[in-house]
Amino acid sequence: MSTSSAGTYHHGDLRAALVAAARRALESGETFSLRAVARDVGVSPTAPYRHFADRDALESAVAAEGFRDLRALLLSDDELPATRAAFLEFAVVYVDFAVAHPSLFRVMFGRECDNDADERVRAAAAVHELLTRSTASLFPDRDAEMLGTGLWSATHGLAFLFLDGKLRAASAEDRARRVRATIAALI
Amino acid sequence: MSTSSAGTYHHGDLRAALVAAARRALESGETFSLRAVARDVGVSPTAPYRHFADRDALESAVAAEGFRDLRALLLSDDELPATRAAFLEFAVVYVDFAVAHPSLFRVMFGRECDNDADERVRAAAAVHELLTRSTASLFPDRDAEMLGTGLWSATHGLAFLFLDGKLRAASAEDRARRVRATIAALI
DNA sequence: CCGTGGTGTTTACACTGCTTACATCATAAG
DNA sequence: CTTATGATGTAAGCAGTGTAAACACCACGG
Repeated sequence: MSTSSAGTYHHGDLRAALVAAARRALESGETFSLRAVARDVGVSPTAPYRHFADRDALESAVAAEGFRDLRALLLSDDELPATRAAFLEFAVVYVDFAVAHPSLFRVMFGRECDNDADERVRAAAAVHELLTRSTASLFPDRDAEMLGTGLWSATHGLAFLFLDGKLRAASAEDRARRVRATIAALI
Repeated sequence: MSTSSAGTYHHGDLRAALVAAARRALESGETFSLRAVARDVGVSPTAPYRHFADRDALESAVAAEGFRDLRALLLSDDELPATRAAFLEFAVVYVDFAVAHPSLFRVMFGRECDNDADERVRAAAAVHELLTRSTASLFPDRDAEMLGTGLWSATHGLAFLFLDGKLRAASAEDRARRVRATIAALI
């Protein structure tokens, strides 16, 4: 095989394959089952337990990947947003991610966070830190911290409200416009 | 029996009992199972299907009850918030509800919304309408709509961030203070 | 008094997460 | 080259779940 990871014994890189399959299932369907994922990868139903203690552990791994992807997306343009306009785009990217990957986003944020899932916690903290740092550098006023968490909360809330259909938009561009306007109204 | 509802045939009011049991399970545990709920009420495992097409249908009923409770809480003090300070308390109540009933809140907002669950959709819309109306009456400026959705989003996002442990508070009063400060920073 | 239809039961099936015991096989020591 | 070893995947099975039929009950209207 030509898997990038150091080829392990039997499968190549089962762990990564399982995460990928779980994520694929999540993105296209609704729920994902350990057995279906194993079947999808072509492996016995209990093989995943060599790599994940739990079904939740696999889910946490998927969530962690989601956090890393989101962070990469937020950082894709350039460095931290230096202007308020750039911060608006930040929010747009955040909401777009949620709408583009609804089930993944729900797994990332909509579940109880098990504090022992280290990988996940660290990946989530990385996103958290990114947002906090960018708002802090943008608004170095007295109540910068509160404004920062407020804008982050607003962005996060916007994502959920669009996901749940409480807010609606005709198109992606329309949605982006509304996100910008909403965040701008708060600044 | 002395159930308030018009006593139906065998059980009194199974539907309400099921919703109550499901909610009880949700509030104290994590997941709830149809069978466990049925067992809890003292009825056969398939009896719920006379009242709910699906497991999701029961969950939607629980969510709807949650929305009604949240709305009642928001309206408990008096009418709509007439001042900005009152609106801050609105946000505090919202976040408190989320933290006090984490699993219920997640069921209300953290799941895909099936648009055919009429009861749930209507109950959610009632809360939505309450928030929109209150912000609209408080901030009748040009971009009132955007400010309204922004504050609602921020409140909603705050609730989730506290739920997920991304934001932490030492006590309920500390949390309330931070919620007030955060929302105030946006106005 | 008896049918009828709403209500709950029985039985059964396919599926899930998970445990325990077992088979395989790449690697490293002899 | 052989062989012990430990990581990796398998086989078999248990308890619990959601769901679908077919069936039993029983308050109510005729």
